[in-house]
Amino acid sequence: MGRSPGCDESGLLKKGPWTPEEDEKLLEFIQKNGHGSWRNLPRLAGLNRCGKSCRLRWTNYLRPDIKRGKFSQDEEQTILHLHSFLGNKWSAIATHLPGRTDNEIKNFWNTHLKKRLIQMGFDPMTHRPRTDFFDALPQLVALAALRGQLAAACSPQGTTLAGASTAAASASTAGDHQMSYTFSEAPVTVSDDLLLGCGAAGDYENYCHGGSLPPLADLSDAADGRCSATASSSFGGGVSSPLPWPEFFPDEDPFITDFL
DNA sequence: AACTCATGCAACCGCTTTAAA
DNA sequence: CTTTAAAGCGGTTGCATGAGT
Repeated sequence: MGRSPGCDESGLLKKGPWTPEEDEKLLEFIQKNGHGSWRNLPRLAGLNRCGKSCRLRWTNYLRPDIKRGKFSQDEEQTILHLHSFLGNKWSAIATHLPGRTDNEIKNFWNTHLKKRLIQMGFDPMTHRPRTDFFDALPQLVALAALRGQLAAACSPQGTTLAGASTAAASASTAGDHQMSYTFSEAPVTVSDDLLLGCGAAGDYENYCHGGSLPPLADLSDAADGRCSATASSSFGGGVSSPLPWPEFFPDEDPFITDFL
């Protein structure tokens, strides 16, 4: 496969931020004619830009269906959830968030979500607790604190630890080969097509059986007296455990037992 | 008020994928 | 089937802005 020629090998085309006049030209042209061939568009629209730049400007900024403003909590949960098995497939993730562009989601991930996962001691790529001790230390400390707080705050009758999530997560495989995940109020439907198309089908089983973390939430949420939170440490069906993510912190693990 | 640092976002770069010749 | 152009995608950069000192 040959690489496409550079966008501006002559060095004559304009780069950098778009002016309102350029936006107007591009918008007007596309509204009248559609974008057709991006390569020819700049010439036809009277823009001194390369087609690639025009396409990017249109898809990330000028498109009329773009949603602006802060990401809602539901959108945030959806991104986290989809990223846990799709990885950095921003365009695939974007298809589940109407009005959001892949670029916007990518930026949001890199500037907000990734940092929060790291701060909480999770590996942002696997969404699992980091395995090397020193990197995972913040999380272990947080878990230890959480355990103590919960022991103090929860009522005596059989408490099921809420894990680090306040969201209720449920997964079910239906006959139509679709998975439905529910976080807060936002149901997310992921079709087999998407999973297979992204090569994630192998991870699917792992995901459904607790191989991935529940959606991200502030650990402090779980300890503020809401012991009735419905999140379970296992996606498979609410198995009670004194520890969140028992697959990572088995009760019998001498190190963990000793640590706690 | 001036400066520095951190953050967020738009845009670019280069690689991969797709489709047409 | 091979080659090539075009489009798509993800990583990265650089600028604008705001917060802190």
